[in-house]
This record gives sequence, C-alpha cells and structure tokens, in this order.
Amino acid sequence: MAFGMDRSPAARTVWLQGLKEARKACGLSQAGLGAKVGLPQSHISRIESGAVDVGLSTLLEISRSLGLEPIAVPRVLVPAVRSLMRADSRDGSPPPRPAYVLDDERA
Amino acid sequence: MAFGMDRSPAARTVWLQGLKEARKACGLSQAGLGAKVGLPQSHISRIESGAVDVGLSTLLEISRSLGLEPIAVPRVLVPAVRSLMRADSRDGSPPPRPAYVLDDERA
DNA sequence: CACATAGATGCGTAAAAGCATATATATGTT
DNA sequence: AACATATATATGCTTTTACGCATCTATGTG
Repeated sequence: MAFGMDRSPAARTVWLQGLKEARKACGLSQAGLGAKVGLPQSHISRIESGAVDVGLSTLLEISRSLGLEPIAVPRVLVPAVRSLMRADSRDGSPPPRPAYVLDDERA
Repeated sequence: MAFGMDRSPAARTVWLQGLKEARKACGLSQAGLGAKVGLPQSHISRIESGAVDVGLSTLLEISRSLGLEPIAVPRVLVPAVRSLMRADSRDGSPPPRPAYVLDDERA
C-alpha cells in the first residue's frame, strides 16, 4: 500500500530517546545542555518530548555537544556498528564522560 | 569566546552532500527520491543545496529510503566506524545498490 | 514556607514544508 | 541549424511549524 512514510513523533522517538539518555549520562539538565549549545531549555524540552521535529543543524549541535557524531551507516553495517558501540561501553569507563569541558568545547 | 555554535548551511553541507551522493548512487533523481518518501522534489532540492535546515523526520525518511541509517556514534568510535564503511565499499559490489525496490520499500 | 533546580506551556516570529511554475540540460526529428 | 519532447533541478508564493522569550508547574531541600 505504500503509505507515505511516517512523519509522526513516534518515528523519531527512538532517536530522541537516545539523545536524552546521552544528556543524562553527561549529567546535564535540559537547561545545561541548552546553555552548551546556545538553545533555550524550552526547545530542548519540546525536542526530547517529540513535540517538534528538530532540524538537522540543531540535531548536530546537540549530538556533538554530547560527544556523539551522527553518521549515515549503510543498513547492512548497522549491526556491526551497534556491536562496536556495545563493546566500547563495556571497557570500564563509567558513562562516556562528555569531556572535561573547556568552556566552549567546539567539537 | 564561545560563539554560539554554527547553525549555518555550511555546518550541515557535508551531511547533505553525503545524502546527495547516496541518492545518485541509487540512480535516483530528486523527483524519484521525493516520490519514494512522499516529498515534493522542490524540497529535496532545497535540502540538498543547504537552503533549508531539514527536520529529523524528513532526514530519517530520506536516509532510510537510500539504504542508510543515521546513528549517533561516540566520537572516539567514529574512525573505527568510518574504516568499517570504507572496507565494506571495497567488497566487489559496485555502488550499494539501494535494493531491488519493492514499490514502497519500508525499511 | 522560602528557595532552589528541572521540566513544561503560551505565544510571537522566522523559517521549513508544500504547491505551482520556471529554468536548465539533454535527446531526437525535420 | 531551429524546434519539439523529455527529464532534472531551481524559484516564487502560501501554509505550517520550529525556534526563542517569558512564564508556569512540578519536585525537591533547608
């Protein structure tokens, strides 16, 4: 039937959920994260709740400020990449300590 | 100095460039891609040119229809993932043949 | 209670998404 | 060559929505 591919909040929830967890793993509040990337806390709230469809630029800023880089991975490689990520989170270091924040940590 | 982190077109260009190449590798026109994901060709044009800041939902739809899955990878693992992707694109199969399109290829 | 700190909500504005149309850029025909 | 035809990308304009500011509602804690 080819129904025009989901643009509902649920479609992006899994992604947003990941970012939210990453934020908490960094010990950041919505306001804290907002301050880091120059966004109002209100917007972070709406993004995480799926109320708005966040733009790519904002998504990149948020992800990177949490030590994450969004990469378009070929579908066949997704399992390999996920496995790589699981292995890494078992190395002994607690959560991925976002870095020892040098004021504006560019990357 | 902490200048409020780039939200300019240039900041997302590299990402968009990748999508554009993926589209061409799939032998799709902007209109063809638009039809697949239920978006007007005009919008694909503006997205690829960086004229607009594409939303996450749309980005996911486009990426997935091209056989790509956007994943937030911890920065330390980015080189490993990229290396994995390079290795895969050397396996003998020409471009990543988007799949043998079953009308609406959900995934 | 007062005073934090964390997240949500109303509203105005700038910008993304959508529709129609215009501009390439080929390829073919007389 | 000029003309048609087809396909690929860009642009003007309208509607919808992301983003930003202020405010409000939790949920603590002394």
